[in-house]
Amino acid sequence: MPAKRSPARRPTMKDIAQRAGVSESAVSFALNGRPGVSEVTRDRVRRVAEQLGWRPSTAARQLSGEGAATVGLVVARPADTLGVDSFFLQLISGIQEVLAERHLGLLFQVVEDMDAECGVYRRWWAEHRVDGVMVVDPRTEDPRPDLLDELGLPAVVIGGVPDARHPGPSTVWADDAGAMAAVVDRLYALGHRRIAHIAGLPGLAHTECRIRTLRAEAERRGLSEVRSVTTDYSDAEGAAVTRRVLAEDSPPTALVYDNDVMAVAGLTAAAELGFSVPADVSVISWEDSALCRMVRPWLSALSRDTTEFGRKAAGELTALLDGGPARTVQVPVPRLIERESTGAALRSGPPPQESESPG
Amino acid sequence: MPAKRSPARRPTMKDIAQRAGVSESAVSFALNGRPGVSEVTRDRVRRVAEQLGWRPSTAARQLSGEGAATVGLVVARPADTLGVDSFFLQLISGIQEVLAERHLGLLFQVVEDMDAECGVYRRWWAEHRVDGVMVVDPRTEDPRPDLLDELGLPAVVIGGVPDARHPGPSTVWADDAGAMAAVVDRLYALGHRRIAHIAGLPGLAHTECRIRTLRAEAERRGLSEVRSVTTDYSDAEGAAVTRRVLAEDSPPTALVYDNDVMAVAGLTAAAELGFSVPADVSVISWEDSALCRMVRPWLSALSRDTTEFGRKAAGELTALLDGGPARTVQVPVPRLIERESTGAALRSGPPPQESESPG
DNA sequence: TCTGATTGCTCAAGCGCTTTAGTCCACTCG
DNA sequence: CGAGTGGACTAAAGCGCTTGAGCAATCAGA
Repeated sequence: MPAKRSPARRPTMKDIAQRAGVSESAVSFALNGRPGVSEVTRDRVRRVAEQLGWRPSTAARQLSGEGAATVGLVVARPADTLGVDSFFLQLISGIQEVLAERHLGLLFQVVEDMDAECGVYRRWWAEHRVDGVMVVDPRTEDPRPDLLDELGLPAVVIGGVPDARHPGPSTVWADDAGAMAAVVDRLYALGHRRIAHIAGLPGLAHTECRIRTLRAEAERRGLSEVRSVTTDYSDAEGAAVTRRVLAEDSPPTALVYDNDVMAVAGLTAAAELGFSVPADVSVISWEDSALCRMVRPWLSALSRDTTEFGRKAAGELTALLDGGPARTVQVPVPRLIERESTGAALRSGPPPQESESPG
Repeated sequence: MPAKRSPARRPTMKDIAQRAGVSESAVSFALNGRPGVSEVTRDRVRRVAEQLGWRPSTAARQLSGEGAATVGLVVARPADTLGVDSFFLQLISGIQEVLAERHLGLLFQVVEDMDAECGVYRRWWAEHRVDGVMVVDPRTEDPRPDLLDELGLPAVVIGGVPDARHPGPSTVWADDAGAMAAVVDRLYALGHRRIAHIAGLPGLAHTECRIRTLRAEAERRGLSEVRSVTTDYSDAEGAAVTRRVLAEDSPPTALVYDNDVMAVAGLTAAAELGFSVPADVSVISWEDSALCRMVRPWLSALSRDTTEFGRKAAGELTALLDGGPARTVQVPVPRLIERESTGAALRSGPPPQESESPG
């Protein structure tokens, strides 16, 4: 077989040194903006480098003490739960904006569970693959901050609740408690007294936080018929739970869903049971996405700038990599966008009996 | 400030060599399954390595000629278009399954356009960051295969149409032409004579392929009122185009959408215009996802195993990295799952005039 | 008994970069 | 006029790994 391929050898510093007529070290100094070379040499070296299309080999750099110029992100959710969620890709594209500026790569991995996730961190650390990681889906009892601290891997936790016990990693968080309080406030003002919260995965910090806040707010107002039900975030469970709570004797008049997918599924389920939205039951989605404007009635939703969330998180991580201190920064509280799916609690009685579900 | 951190030095081969009482090379041979060490030594070395929790430094490996143990994936779509699409995360999780087995990392980047994408490839190549890449959203006039060939970067194109002119990269493709033919077949059998295809981004290979096939199939049957309209895949354009074509004098009786998001948006738009689905107009989504079962009527959809798609693609890439030849493999033709949104073309006349839109 | 393989291992170079410790050559100053 | 000084640059070591060359011991065969 004829050698068709001409694999275009990559230029190294040695090539530059030769062409510029200086030593490799001089090239290194020149290119890294260090003193020790005259301005004219520096310029010449720079020009040669550019002309050759030289870029430092990350491997070589890394081997001589620099970082890997890469940060990691691992998502521990089963594949099917992942797909429908608009959150991650938004988050990632925000992260990328910041990383790209600094030519940092993003090593991405999806795994099945948190054990596997911890394994990935260990491997990445041992293999020198990443300089730091972004941790998503923080949990109430979370082994990851300790692990990362032990490994000395800089990390920023995305979406957690600030935790004084773990001063290690930086945290970028949204005020879920504040948002939940605002939601309850608004629903209460609309006359709702029976509220069901179709929550996400139990054990996740923000799930628990929302549940706690809901309970507290309910108690504060003396509401007894308010509760949370955890799910796996899937449309299937969202619909199932919706059917269950609406079938009760005195069904809730307001449903708060922890993501857009469940809200839409719940909306459909409610319609099939003959509940009209928002007349019989109000629906709120804790995640605003195109989805919320693709169904009728349009879903009222808690809106936050997920891309900005990603940017902030990546910003914190790069700050950490630059040797900055771990910090806790907050993104704006999600705002409740009221569309068509929320309204005053009209009936407080039993559910309507007539059915108008389609063929 | 007290030195609280104990950054847990990573063990190197030297450490292993010392403890095992052999030379570094012996360790290398032992750990890489090469001949040159006795079985007892090999075992001893292995045990020490494991005990120390040693993992090879990818940087060092790479520097001495091995690959980077990483493959790249860059997605060139604006962030907002990305978020709603269920396709990518599904694809990625399939890819990951295969890569994880072989301890290959996935370097992921999202960029704005294809120029930027090409820039990323060049940089990755120059920085030795990746051993190969997966290319998505192939286009009819696509500079990427040539670029990657020039760089000598192994690549597999995902979702393209096999192209004899570019024997370079491997290709993993679904038979869009066959699927489109099947869809037209079915719609024709149901009595549909006026079909609108709300396509995706113009210039994408599969978009053009679907458009071409639709036209050919229409001509074959002497149908004149069949066309395709390209969009940006967004729910907004999906809805807008739907409203436009349904407002025409003799509106289509069947709508085929190139993704799930537009199909749902179109479904809602049609309902608002007073069209009932499937009585007045049938709707098909070219992408099956939870979305299709979250709306009523349930959307008929072309279903394919996207995760498997990813697995296949990653499989081809690893084969390529192992020195195998570039190949063209096909995934099963997407199957049309008929749910509630398709039915016989009942009326062929003008659109209904009564309106029943809510709100 | 000596040659020639074979086995099991060590040595040392090299991958591309950074970095420390020089070297060399004006200059300046006492 | 010699010592000291600082600027511009080079030499060389080292990061952790792979690998070809080398070397000692063992063993088969003549």
